Amino acid sequence: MGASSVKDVARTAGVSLGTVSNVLNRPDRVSPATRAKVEKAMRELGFVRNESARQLRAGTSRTLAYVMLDASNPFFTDVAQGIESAAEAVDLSLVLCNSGNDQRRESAHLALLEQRRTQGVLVTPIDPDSAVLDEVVARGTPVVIVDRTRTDTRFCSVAVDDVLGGRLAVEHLIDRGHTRIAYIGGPYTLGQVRDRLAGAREAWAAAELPAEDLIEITIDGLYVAEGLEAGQRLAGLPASRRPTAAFCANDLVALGLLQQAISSGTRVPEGLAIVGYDDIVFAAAAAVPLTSVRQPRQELGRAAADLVLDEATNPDHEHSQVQFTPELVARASTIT
Amino acid sequence: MGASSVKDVARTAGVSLGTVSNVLNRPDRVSPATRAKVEKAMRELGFVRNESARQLRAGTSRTLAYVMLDASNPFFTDVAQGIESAAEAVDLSLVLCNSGNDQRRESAHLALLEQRRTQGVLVTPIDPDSAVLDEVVARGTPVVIVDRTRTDTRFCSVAVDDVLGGRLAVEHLIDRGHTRIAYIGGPYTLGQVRDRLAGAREAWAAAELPAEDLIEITIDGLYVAEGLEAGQRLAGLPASRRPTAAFCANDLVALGLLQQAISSGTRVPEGLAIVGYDDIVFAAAAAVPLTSVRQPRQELGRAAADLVLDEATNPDHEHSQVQFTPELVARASTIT
DNA sequence: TTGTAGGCGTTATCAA
DNA sequence: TTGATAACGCCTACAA
Repeated sequence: MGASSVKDVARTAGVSLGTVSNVLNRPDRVSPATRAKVEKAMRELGFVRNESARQLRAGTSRTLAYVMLDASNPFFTDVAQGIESAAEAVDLSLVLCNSGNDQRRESAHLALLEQRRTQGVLVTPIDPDSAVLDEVVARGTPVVIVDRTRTDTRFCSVAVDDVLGGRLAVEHLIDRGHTRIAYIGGPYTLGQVRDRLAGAREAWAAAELPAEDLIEITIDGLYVAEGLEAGQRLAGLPASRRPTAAFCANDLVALGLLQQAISSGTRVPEGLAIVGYDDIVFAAAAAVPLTSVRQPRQELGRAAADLVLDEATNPDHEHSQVQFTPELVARASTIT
Repeated sequence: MGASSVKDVARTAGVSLGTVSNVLNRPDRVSPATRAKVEKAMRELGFVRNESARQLRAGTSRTLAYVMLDASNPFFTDVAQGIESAAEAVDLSLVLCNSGNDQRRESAHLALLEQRRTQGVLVTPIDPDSAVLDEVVARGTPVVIVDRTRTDTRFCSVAVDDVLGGRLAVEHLIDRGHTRIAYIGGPYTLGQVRDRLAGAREAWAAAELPAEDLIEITIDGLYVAEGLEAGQRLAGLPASRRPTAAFCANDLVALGLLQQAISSGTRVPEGLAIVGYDDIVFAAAAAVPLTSVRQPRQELGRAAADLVLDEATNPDHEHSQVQFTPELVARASTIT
């Protein structure tokens, strides 16, 4: 058991191998009686199609894969959901891989996906400009970059305008009357961290506010713990330099900051207004609901899936860089 | 390109097919010169091993899979991380599938994993007693049930003692002086929802408190939105019946409840104490840090991976039902 | 409608 | 050390 093949089924059913295959693939060409016999044999033997053999013959698989940067960030699981819905629509299955911000694991996953002849690979890479990605494509696996952009245009990518997002966040704070704010993000190897800051600066400059009043707090990663720690650094600033608002590079950081602020007795937003980024489900559910820059997460995933499918099936495919527009969702963390 | 085989490599390198295979699998048996030639040809052709063919020949794959119940619940991504670390240790790769609480998708994933001859499948099933699981095992794929238990012992499973967890939560509330509390959970088709309530009742009975003061609020699923809604129902109760504390079946629900309480002006824990379950990262990071029953998430995953590996490789494997012990983590949502 | 043969890419065995 | 060959399980022509 566990290892019976069409041949075995044919033998027990007393038919030829071709007939079994027909039952599997073109049931209409088989007489109901034989079909019943064959199906009975399959059940008895616990027959399971061997996908490797099918694929070997077909040359291609029926699965898509998404290599996530951080499976524990709800943002990425929402993106994955969008991908899944698109994949389901065309009857492909989706496999999730998690690189967990580890270059080695990312490479290992990509290598295996190539070897499996995965139809298409979506990836939020640690480094979107990494040569590894070029090699994968050069060897024939369609790759679409999700929530990141490359400096060149040799890939399809789907991203959100992070400069605009940064601008929206800071314009909102300026509108609320803030004239000294912090930008909390890092590491600066991340494109989004840079872009969101760039947007913040644009808004700041447009309002003719002095550059030194946009204070950069650099952290080591976009995690809750880093936000907590940043809050302590903020609290340590002399009152004259202490910002009245903070724009965090993502919601995890913002939630950490929020927690630190409240637990140290700072009222939000009166003592410190906070804007996050991503609008994950926990942002709205925070005890002081978080103002955040929303990215169309599911759409992001869907669009990426569509692109990779086009790349995989359309010979005239041309790379395109899709950019979505973020949107500010104002909540209690900035509005009294 | 994208489709060159060992044969092609052999041709371009001017060696035999067997030599190429040796370069791949037993490089020491090949002279450095030929090896270099072959490797050069591989690079030129963009050769990628065909995993399907390998697997067809080998009869078995080098991957484990985890079929998650809800990829957007951080609890399950943490479990997945535990599995991944165990898989990595034995050089297996892990693929994640998400059933998203959908029976059809769960079945589809399981079917595909069988067809791929996946070494072992871990699953948090929608219905642990479903016959589908028996069939998968009967056909030869090792299956371990994660964070659920079955009524029979024909499976390995890894779970946490939910009755104890429920008891711990409610004992804690009783210790804090509460004599009227709510249990918020549902649907009751979920074993954990039932077990945690059972534990709650045990504690309640042991303290000789009247059964009617343990109020059950039934919700449709363990999501943030349901917690919010439950909060409104709680607020709607006449003051004489309104509980002073709530034990929620998981943290998502607790976070929703917390948000509703605070936004409606109820102080936590003074007006309403809250205990959650799972101790996800957002529990500690909530603006009122949440008291929660911690499950050893990563260990859960690791143990499950170990069991499935044993089942896959050890002919003398015997099923075992591992049960972990939960632990109460007291935080500000219950402690003044 | 049913049966037969060839080949997908890889690996291991055996012979040179 | 290298080269030829068979086999893994499936599917699709093609022949009966």
